[in-house]
Amino acid sequence: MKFEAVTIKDIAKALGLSTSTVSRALRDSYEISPATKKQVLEYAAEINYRPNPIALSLKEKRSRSIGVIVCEFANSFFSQIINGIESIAYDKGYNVIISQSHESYEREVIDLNYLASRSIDGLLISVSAETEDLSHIQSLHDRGFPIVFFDRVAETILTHKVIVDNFKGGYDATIHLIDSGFKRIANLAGSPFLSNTKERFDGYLKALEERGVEFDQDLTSHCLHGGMEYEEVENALNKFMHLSSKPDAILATADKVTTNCLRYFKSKNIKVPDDIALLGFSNLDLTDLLSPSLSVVRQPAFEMGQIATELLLQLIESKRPVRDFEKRVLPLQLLARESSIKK
Amino acid sequence: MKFEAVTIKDIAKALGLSTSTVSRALRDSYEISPATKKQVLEYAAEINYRPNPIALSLKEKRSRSIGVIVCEFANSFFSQIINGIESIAYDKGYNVIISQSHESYEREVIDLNYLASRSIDGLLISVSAETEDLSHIQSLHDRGFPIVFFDRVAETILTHKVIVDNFKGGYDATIHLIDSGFKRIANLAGSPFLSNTKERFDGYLKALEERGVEFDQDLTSHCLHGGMEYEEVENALNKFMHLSSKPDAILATADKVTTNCLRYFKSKNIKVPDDIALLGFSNLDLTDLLSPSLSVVRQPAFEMGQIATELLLQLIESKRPVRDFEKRVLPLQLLARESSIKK
DNA sequence: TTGTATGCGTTATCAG
DNA sequence: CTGATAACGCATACAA
Repeated sequence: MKFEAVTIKDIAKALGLSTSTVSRALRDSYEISPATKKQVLEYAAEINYRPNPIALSLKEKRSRSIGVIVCEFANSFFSQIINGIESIAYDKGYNVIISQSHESYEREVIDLNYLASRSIDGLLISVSAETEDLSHIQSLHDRGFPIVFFDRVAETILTHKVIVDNFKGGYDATIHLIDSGFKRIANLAGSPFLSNTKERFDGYLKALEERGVEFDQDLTSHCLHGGMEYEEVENALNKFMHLSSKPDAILATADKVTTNCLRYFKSKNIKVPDDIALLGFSNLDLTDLLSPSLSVVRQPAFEMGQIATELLLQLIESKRPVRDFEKRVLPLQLLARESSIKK
Repeated sequence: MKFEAVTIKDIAKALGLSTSTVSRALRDSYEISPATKKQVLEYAAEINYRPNPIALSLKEKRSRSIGVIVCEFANSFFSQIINGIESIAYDKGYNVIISQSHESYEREVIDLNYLASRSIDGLLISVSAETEDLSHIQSLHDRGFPIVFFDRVAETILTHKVIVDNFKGGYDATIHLIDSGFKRIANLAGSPFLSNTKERFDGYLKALEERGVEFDQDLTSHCLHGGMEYEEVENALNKFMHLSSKPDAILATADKVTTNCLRYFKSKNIKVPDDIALLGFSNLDLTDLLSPSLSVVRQPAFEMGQIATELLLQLIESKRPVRDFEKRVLPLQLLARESSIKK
């Protein structure tokens, strides 16, 4: 009782034709007589014939599917991106295979090897928070494999990148807090390995400088795993809250950091925004519900997925040389709510 | 500058060997001399050879990957299940290909066809809320393809199923509400096509009966899309709230329904649990944050994914005949909080 | 208009 | 110990 698929050969045998005739009839080739075509198509439909894409891939050296690696698709930001990716890919007849790195470098390497070992035509990747060594991606790129980065990019690898304006995001958020009357703004950031983190931080610094607010090293902390682990956020916030001169606002520059901040405040019974203001990067649908007074920096995730996919398909279909790669920078959206207006 | 993979042939040519020798050396066959082995392995490592899984699949008629179809992986419940699936699958050397139906019957059929034709060795599926006609799955099953259902199962298709004890979940939740002093308990359910829904509802009925609480048809409503669309929930709740005799508690028997209930109450400024009690099915990590006083029915998602995968791999590797299929029923967990204790 | 032969990358089955 | 050949399912150049 094993599952046996029906092949062109079966059709050929049943109809007393050759496999090539059947193949051509199925592809509606002009060289086949209408009568034969009809016969073949009808029989194929009857026995529910489906071409074997594995055989096709082997022959055509392409699978019409693209691989995606993200840290975690339970994360709203990434699931929105994936929806964007799928919207374009399906439209163009490509399938999408998704892997999660769970922010683990090791897992990322495994995923990459599986995907890249030729079952996919190209790769969309947002590197894990842990990833420092990029040689696994670099070597693939060196061999001419189409890769597009999104959100978390590897600056040193020269291919298309789709990112948000992280600098401006950090800058705008900080300016907003300062102009709302906050003076001691702590910066709680994600993984130190990600360029995103650095750029957002630079925006923060620039804003402080521009408004003449003194920078305090004690008001800065990183979360190695991008805030995935609650303890990272807890430790950082504990540090802040025990300073002799506590912060009056927190800028959380990564999605997971933001929700874990809320969790911390809830558990410590610290009220946002009464006891402390919080402005966080987040793409969670539920931020309104979580804390209606939380100001939020939101990223154009769906659009990001779409653009990255378009670029990748261009690479795959070689409508462009790989060399003149692009860096698309999308704007972020600051949704200010009462939280960050000092009374 | 096209991406060209290195094959066994390349190695053979470079080393002046035959492809079969190289193949055997790579697989560490006993018939190959240590010297040749060493030579081949070293060269393979040097040029970073990776076997082409497409060719392997074609030859072996198996891909060592399994397909998964869920409605939405942004949904915590399903992402937890997928983590359970991956934990087992990776362990046993299988890869996992995930598709989302977005609760659309049409999308489910497309996904199914893609996966099945892409030579996955087996399928794990939780049917979409919209799915009524099961013939696409039935025909695959009829042809002997290994399928295991989880969570949302098709009763008529005779294969392994992994579910939770929905009846008991509905029953326990209702009993808890009644025993906490609530009298008019509305039941807001998910898709009417899912057996889950019916079972949870039956549990609700049974509890009412057992405690001698009268059943009121007006206190019952369904969400066709499983609560995915906010409007469905909104309409249902509007109906409830405009009854001459309003409910004093709501039992939300689907994840999305639960969060959309919270959204509704927030938007209408109705306080839980002061104005109305809410007890919901939910696997969201953030339920505590969303509403710390919300009692919750939680499903053992990770475990469910693991069990389903184990059963599927047994089917695939034919350690069991397909006929004596199992129905594994896992217990649900009721996390009661202050919400559902009437003052 | 249809059939035959070949190759995609790999391994298994024969021969040597 | 190693090499040649066939086969997996399909499409296509070439023959007929």
